Amino acid sequence: MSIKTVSRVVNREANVRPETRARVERAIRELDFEPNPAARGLAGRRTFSIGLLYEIPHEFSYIQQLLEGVFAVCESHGYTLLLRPVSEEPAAVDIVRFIAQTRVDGVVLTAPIGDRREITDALGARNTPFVQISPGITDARWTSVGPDDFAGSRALTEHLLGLGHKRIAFIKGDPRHGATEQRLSGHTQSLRDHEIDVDPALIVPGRFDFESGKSAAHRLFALQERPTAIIASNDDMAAGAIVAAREAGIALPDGLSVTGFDDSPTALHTWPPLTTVRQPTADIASLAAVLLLEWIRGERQSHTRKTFDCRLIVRQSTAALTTG
Amino acid sequence: MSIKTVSRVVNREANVRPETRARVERAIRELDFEPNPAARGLAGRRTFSIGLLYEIPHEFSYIQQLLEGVFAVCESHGYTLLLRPVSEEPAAVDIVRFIAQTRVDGVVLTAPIGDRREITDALGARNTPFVQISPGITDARWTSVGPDDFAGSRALTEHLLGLGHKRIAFIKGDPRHGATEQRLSGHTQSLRDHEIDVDPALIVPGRFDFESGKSAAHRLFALQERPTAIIASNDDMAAGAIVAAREAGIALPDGLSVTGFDDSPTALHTWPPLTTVRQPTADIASLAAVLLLEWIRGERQSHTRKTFDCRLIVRQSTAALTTG
DNA sequence: TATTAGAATGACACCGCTGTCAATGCACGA
DNA sequence: TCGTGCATTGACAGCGGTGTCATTCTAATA
Repeated sequence: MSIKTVSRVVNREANVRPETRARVERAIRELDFEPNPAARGLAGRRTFSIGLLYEIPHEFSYIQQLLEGVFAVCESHGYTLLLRPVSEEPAAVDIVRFIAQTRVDGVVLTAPIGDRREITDALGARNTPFVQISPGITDARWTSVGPDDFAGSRALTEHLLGLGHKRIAFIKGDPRHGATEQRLSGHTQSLRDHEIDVDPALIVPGRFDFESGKSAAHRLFALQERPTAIIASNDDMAAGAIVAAREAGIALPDGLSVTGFDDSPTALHTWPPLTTVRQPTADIASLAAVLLLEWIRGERQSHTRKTFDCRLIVRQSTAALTTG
Repeated sequence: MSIKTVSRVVNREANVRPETRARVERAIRELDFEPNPAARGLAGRRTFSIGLLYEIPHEFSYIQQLLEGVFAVCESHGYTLLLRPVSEEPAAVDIVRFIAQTRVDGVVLTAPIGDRREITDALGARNTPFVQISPGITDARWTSVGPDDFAGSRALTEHLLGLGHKRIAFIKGDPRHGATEQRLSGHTQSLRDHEIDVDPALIVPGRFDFESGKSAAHRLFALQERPTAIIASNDDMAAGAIVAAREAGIALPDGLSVTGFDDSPTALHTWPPLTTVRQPTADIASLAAVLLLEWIRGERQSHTRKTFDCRLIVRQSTAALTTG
């Protein structure tokens, strides 16, 4: 029995007699044999590892879910996952260096890293397989996976309109994220569909974090004519808005409806719990990993953009407009 | 110039003439040379990588902070970090298999994994370097790093006692975590120091998650004689207790003081924001990584237990007992 | 100046696997 | 029975570094 045959069995190659394969597999089990990844990486030209890049700071629960999704796929395919927290706005060379150092076979770029043209171009030039998670613009040259932010956002606005709200404020997310633009346009589109003017004063910037949500809400409360509902582009900002409302002495949900986005754990930790939109983050991440592995193995030739539906989750932070 | 000399420079070995070293370093820079970790791992017998194991589910902001600390050290020492989420209560063989598969040079065991005797024994038997983060019992055979949970908990109790509270409830954490026991005994010790009887009815179980905090609080509210303050063993449970209080129509902080533990982001997201205890998680993780690397490199012969001080953070979730 | 210890460098085998290609085995048709 | 062609297996050369030990250089000592 040559070592090469063992190699064939381990790599599930064709042309091994079933009986031989079984014999090898038994031996592997009996001897607790684990192929040495370093040797495999050195001899072959792949490392059976992929990287997951994310910016720090970031809403952890979101990364956590991405991680779960990607990790599950890696595990079932025998790949190793290298997590890589990068500073905000990493330079393309930092990403490239990471890949050069670790020799990962490919990378998953989370938002907003995957939105950076220099980065995708640099990876494209190196011919490094990658997939983008939730990028803003879809580039046919690359593969990306994300939620349908536009539709999700529409669902929120429709929900509030259905409750009788007309003055609906919108707290935008980090402008570097593609989702930010998508979520905003879903909202404005719904307003227009209902022939409600889009009041620019009701659209305020945020950065996806609690603090920015809080201060944005305070800014909205200071308006001459206060909104009766606030859509925050994510749950953390919604939590901030709720705290701001409390500080301003505004009762929820009667005096003000607030919604989040993402259905993170935060959505259940606020009082009242948040009406929000759930995106299937782990599924998105799993698909991203699957597509990446397919690309790495050459099982896929064309790039695609996959979009997942979101689901409106109605909780107690939104209520019918009380006319009075 | 032989390749061996380059190897010496890369590995910072002694006995290389400064001038030669400089010449090699310049060439490395000019050629963007990155040593192939697979080759290094194959030839030498180390992989320059360590693993960080954590149970899932877990408060991710905590893991995130650990990650930051460990990652920073890895980066500056040229090590690669492999994150490994494991299912709850992983078997020792799972851990061993992870190490066998990845060939990491050592692992950081977060609580409660490092508390499991079979696991530490298995690693000890394999001679795999590891450090425990926040283990319950200190075993002189191993290295561990953690906060001073006992003192931190005392600080909380003293704070509440200082505010005039006498009936202080305590929501315990996950019994599998060593910290759980430490935090409880800090509390009871303080009570005893002030000659206050420890009422067993006021000590209720929890599991460190929001839901368990919420239901534990409800259980406390159902008591004949309600507590005037609740110490939750972590912030998530405190957030749960706050929501429970709201559901029960209890005003905070006048009707009830609540404290958390950890000073996680959650502590600022509740209303009112949480009085809590901050543990220097990233510092703990950094030290753990440093000790692990020292152990791996053979620069350290003896094991130690390092403890970090915690800091009481007083916010608005606690207030003086209103007699009336 | 000759000697010599120690510093600096290089030669070479080998880490454990994969890619390539040659060798062998086997079933089937002539 | 003998080819023939494909299925199966093995031999062998690296992959890119490190460990070991031999060799060369350098400078201090006798």
